[in-house]
Amino acid sequence: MAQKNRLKYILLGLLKEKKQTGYDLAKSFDSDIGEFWNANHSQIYPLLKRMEQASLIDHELDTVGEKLEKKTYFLTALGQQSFEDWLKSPSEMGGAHDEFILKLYFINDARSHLLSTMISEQEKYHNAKLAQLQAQFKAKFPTDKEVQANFGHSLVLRHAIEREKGYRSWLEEINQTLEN
Amino acid sequence: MAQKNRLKYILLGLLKEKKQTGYDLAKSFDSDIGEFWNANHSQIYPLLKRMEQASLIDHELDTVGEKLEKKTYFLTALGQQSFEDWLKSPSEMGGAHDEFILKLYFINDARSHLLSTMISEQEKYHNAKLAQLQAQFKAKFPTDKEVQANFGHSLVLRHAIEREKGYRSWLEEINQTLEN
DNA sequence: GCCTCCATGTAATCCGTTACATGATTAA
DNA sequence: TTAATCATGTAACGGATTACATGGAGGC
Repeated sequence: MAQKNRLKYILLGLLKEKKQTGYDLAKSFDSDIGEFWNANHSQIYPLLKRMEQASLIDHELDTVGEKLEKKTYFLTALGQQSFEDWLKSPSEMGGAHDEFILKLYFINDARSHLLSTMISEQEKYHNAKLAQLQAQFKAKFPTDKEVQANFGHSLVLRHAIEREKGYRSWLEEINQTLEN
Repeated sequence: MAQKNRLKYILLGLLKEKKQTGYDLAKSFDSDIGEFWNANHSQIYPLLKRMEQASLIDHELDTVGEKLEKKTYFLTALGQQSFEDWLKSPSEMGGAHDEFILKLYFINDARSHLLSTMISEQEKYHNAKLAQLQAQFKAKFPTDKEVQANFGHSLVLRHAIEREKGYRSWLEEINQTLEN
């Protein structure tokens, strides 16, 4: 039914790194993770409540100054498990948001045994995608005549091809880093 | 008012190129434009109805075989105008879906006077973005020690940097094509 | 005293996906 | 005849944005 609820896993991942408030979580989308995902506090607060009801997280109440209360959330064992399971599951490809990159963000140990599987999964996908796009370009724009007739369309296809090339070389770079 | 309703403009753009049915429109997301946007028929049919009510499009009824009726949609003058206005408006940056690329897809004349403005708008944005990301990388990962401590995070940032570099060189490539 | 930031929430609305539902046409 | 494709819709639900709403803390 509908979407994947990746935000849930992002929040779990962020809370796994350190316990924090909904306000803190909302802020991380302004920097860091904001490069790949977005979420507002109006989406985060209700979700935290639902996650707590599902026993994925729990909170403690801290008081700032005289009256101001804040809820500092942290993972439960179930939340921890749920997050690990998500990391291990195959990533959805090509969606608007890149799930692989999202997972990568949370793998902070270069020696994680998850990496090689995830990366070869991605290489396979992006190599196939690149080949498919290049074939498509050749089929649709065999000569400059076709390019001139559908200029924008050709640029957009070329952009997709460059995107895949960039993705591939980035993956290769990671492999090289890992081999050392 | 939630999102931007870019799908409306995509449909207008596709219908401007040639009049077609909702079924045809839905199919274009499987190839071509599917690289950058997605939409199902269950989203398209109701939207076409709303667009017709708003006098952006109109349809004629064609009959296939004995009984099967299909609605072939086409732009009205208002729809044409609405589409042109969207093309001319500044593109939203950085969202999950790239609005500039979307617009480009519909600019099939390499001599369009819209191109230079749009491209320099993009260059400005992506240059600034790249500089910002590089500064961020230097601040967060000054030495290999920090990279090792937050490996995934560093890769994700590097990916964003590579993405911007790729974007920039693609834009430069377009400029060179245009100068000839 | 005032402004910015911290902190938490709800409501309305729209966007997008999946599933349900139906029936005609065409080619193997 | 039967499977794939053409063709059009609705319903349910979840995800995401914008706006509304409130109030404390801390610095100048």
